[in-house]
Amino acid sequence: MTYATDPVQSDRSRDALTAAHLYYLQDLTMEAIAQELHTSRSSVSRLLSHARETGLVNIQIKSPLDAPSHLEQQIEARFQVTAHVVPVPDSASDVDRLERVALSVARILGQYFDSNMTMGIAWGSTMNAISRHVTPKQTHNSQVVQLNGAGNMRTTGLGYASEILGRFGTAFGAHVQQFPVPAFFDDPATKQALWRERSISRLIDMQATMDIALFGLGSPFSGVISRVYAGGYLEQAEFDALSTAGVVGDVATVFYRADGSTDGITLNERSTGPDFTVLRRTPRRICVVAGRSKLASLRGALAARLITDLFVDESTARALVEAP
Amino acid sequence: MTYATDPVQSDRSRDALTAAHLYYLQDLTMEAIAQELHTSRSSVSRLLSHARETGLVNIQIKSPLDAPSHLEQQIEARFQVTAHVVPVPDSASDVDRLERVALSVARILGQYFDSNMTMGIAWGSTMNAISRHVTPKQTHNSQVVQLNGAGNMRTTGLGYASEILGRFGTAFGAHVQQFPVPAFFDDPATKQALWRERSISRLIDMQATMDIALFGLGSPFSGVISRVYAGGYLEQAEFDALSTAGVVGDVATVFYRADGSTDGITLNERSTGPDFTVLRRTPRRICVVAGRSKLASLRGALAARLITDLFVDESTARALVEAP
DNA sequence: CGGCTCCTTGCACGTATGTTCAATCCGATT
DNA sequence: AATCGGATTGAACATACGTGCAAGGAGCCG
Repeated sequence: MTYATDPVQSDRSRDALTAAHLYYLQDLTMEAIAQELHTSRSSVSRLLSHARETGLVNIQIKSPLDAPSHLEQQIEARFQVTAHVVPVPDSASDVDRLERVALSVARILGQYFDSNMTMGIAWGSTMNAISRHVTPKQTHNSQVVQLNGAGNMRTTGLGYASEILGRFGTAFGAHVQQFPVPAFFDDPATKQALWRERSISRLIDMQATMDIALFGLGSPFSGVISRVYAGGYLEQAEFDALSTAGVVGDVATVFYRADGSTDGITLNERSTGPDFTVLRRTPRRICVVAGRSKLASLRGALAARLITDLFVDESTARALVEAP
Repeated sequence: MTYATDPVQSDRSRDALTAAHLYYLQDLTMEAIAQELHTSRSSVSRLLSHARETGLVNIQIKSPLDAPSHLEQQIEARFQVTAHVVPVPDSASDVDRLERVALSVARILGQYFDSNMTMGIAWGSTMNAISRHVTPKQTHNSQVVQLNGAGNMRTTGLGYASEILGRFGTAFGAHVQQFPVPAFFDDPATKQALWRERSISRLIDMQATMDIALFGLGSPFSGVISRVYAGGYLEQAEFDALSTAGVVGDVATVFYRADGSTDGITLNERSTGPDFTVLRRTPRRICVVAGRSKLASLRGALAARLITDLFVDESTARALVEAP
């Protein structure tokens, strides 16, 4: 092996690969694998972890297509979205709920994203949780593009959002396209102007032609406050305006009402997220929701037809299919 | 759940599915899953086994495409086939070797076979070993068709071959097409006649249009005697004739020489396996080889261009790429 | 209704696996 | 050459897991 392909991790990865072969395809015990590889059992355990973490081993669960759960069928019938209900015990806390849904999504994501694709991603606590667990999958010529700005009066937002972006990017070996603008402009005219800049319009174009959008939901007026409202992005006056306008939630800092409408919500004109008419052209729009506090927001997003694929925890799913 | 889809195993499979979710997608411990499912940890362990065995959980190893092993690259370069080298320690016995290669193939097979496809399969010790381990995968409207007859002077062969066929069939939920003829006719004319029968020609047509062929190799003149030669299929005189004709192996009881040629091997006119010119039209032709005793036979099969995908144990692979 | 078998369950045990820790190796820096 | 920090290793320990077994059910005859 004097001319290995990747001098750095080639050895380790090659061992991990054979170990995975022996373990998952031939049912050998780690002890036995250790002997074949002339190393200790602990090292084999570590090799296998490594293999799983780097996406060398791919474990997927396949609903034998005939059997989406009862809940999933109901959701699909009523809202025309593909539903994935994540089993979570009713007793779980909201943080648990988020963590577990995020973990599931992170593991499945690779089945949707592939080479030559562009994925738009939002930011926020949901996206953050997912990003911390994405299972890597090597792709070529693919892009990860930020959907909305993350700056505010305190920071440029480049740290937080780009950390999330970056994790997706490295997991998929994709180019990362950051969106270096605030979440909301002070003056709509600035947005208009900037949108005409070639550097920015390039990004807007990518968003318009992306293959997948991945986002959580904001829910301004319910128990757990989304990052957008806690992080100093909005002033009290703006917040109140949303309230009087009847807003129930947002996707990438673009707001909507319970019936999915957005007309007359002036804040949207200053927001940097993609307009819903644009977003709706994206073939696959994956929405991740955890916790019943986001129920109203979810109903709105469904009404707005923003979602094609929904990941949701079990009890929220149950609540969703109960009377309006 | 009053109107479950499959009343029989619906409950068990549904539990197995959630258990798999919780275990593989959320990294819960079996103990924790047991609590959520209100059962004992042992039952969860069994549920998960069930999930794996029934193909509900799909574990696959992905060469990060850039890194096929050195050996695999060499084989691909020299013989224009996709190679899968199965790691097996050099110290392993030939039965071990076969068993381990077969296990690997059985686990991977589902990645090649899908709905609306037809797979032709041979019989013999290799195929038998594979059949005993195939991981199920549900498909629709797919067919498994026997490539060559299995009858001989002692039995109709329906038992042994159909057992193998059956295992593939049930694993994939495919229709099984048996081939109720002897391995070799006594008189070539009988074969010609029978081939014109509609019941048989229907089968021949299916073979001609199959999407995948799966077969092992026979090697008449080397250490381990293949089933064809041990099972009473050939008389001593026929065996000698093969020897003088320079035969080194067979695929589905059709024989070839070291250079891949078949002309003038009269036994082939009485054989029931598919003619190589027909076989070569099959888009994917998967050959499984274990043990260096099949090396000559493998070289011949490669020369005859019978193989598009090769599964082979490591040490045989090494021997293959060494001088002619 | 009883007795029969076959299947499923939870317990208990032994084995397999994950993880911590101290020792060691390696490469970089001085 | 010497020293340092970080990464890797195997031993030991603590868990987690698979499986034989006896007990309990569910169906099926007699």
